[in-house]
Amino acid sequence: MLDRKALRHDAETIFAQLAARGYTGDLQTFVNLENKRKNLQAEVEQLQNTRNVHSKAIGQAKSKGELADDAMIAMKDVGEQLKQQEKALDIVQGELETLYLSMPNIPHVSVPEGSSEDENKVVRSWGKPTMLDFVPKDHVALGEALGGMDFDAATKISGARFSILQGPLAKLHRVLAQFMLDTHTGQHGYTELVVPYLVSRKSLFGTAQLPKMDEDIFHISGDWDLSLIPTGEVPLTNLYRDNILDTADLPIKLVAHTPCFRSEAGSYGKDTRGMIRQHQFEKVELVQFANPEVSYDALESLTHAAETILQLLELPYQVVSLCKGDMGFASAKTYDLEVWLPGQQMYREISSCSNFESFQARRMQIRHRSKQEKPTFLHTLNGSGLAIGRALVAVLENYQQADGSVRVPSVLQPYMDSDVITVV
RNA sequence: GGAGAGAUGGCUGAGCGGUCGAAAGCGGCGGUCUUGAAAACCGUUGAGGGUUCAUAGCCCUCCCUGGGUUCGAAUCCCAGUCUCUCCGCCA
Repeated sequence: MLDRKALRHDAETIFAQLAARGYTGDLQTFVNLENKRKNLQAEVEQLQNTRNVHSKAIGQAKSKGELADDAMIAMKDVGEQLKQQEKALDIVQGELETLYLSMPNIPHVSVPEGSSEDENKVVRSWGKPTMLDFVPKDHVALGEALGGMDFDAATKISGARFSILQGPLAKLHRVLAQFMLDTHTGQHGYTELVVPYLVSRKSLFGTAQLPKMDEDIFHISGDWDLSLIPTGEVPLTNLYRDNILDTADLPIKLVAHTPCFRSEAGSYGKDTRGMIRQHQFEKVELVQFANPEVSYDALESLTHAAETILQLLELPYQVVSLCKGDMGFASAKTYDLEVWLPGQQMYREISSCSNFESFQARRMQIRHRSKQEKPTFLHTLNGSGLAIGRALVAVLENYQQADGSVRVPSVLQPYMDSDVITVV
């Protein structure tokens, strides 16, 4: 949610900034609604003031034992008027609220112009695309040949877009998560949490998954107002909802390994093969609560933390700054990390790191304060560090050998107790 | 599933329908004392909104949420949400 005061003061500029990222809302509609609100609110507050003043006078008269019948009769009328005007104000406030909730975040000045992913900018790359002296297989072919990846059985159990891992591949999956958690807690100063995977609608509103992404979320049925988390960001960021944190305690850095559930409603026919896009996947999520003054430094450090994992795994990748038109609704700036996949001969997203500035904090009422200063909204950030299923895909495809076996990245060897994965 | 208790400021916790935005304590901040610190003492300290150049005034709202009663509600009534305790069931 944007800052209402700022919007009112300079609606024209902000609407232009939003238009640059594809927002189509109408400035005049907003201005008209705000004027209506302003007038109604002034009337209501005037009536409330009248009521307060007279009620107080009645109270004082009564305590002296005087009669105040005339005043009481006159106030009855004020009460009726007030009720009507309050109702009218409520309606306008509701319309405004809906409008505010539908407005995306303002892109940071450093975000590239552009309307689609074609205009995203590569800001740096690490490593060279893996060159193999044989025709590389993709992870599906590798997995099935190795005998530890089964899509048909998963379809039998649950349907499309699920998978089953077995044996060494299941272990590799587990080990990747553990390696990531160990690195972020041990080297990057993140605190590890285990969090709920079912969350309330209020939490989904807080991080702005709702109302926009409703159809992408699995809401559980029955007498429960709960949904499966589409990302660990939701429980982690909502942890401090309605809190006022001490500025001295910032930044607060959290990490959690969670499953994620997405209906992928808008992506029929996209990435239907393999583990790239599933209804259920796991992710190690990084979240930071940052002082607004340094939140862009925090974005760099969070992105670097995620990159570290790829570097330690020796996986080639590039960092992409998403253009205005391709960023998520709540983000002010986003870097995607894209890992090289020899099986697809292209870079694919494996992490997305964003600074939401105060957009989420305002929805969740997360503030910070130092000493006697007024509480102000802090900045929230998050990023995947990394998506585990996709990391597994990247390891398989980049470490494959001509005979179909897969070498184990050296940092994972202590976890795996072996240096190669071969046919079972 | 059965029975009961509760929800008040950063926290703990009082609060006869009318100077209650709310006692007290803790914490925070400022000060006195001290070589320094602690202790003690004194003072100060809720949030949001409207109007405004203003973090100046003035005004409004907020005691879980939503309704209701009333001239007037933290206080009374109704509905809901959440939390806690005990019993049962259970990973």
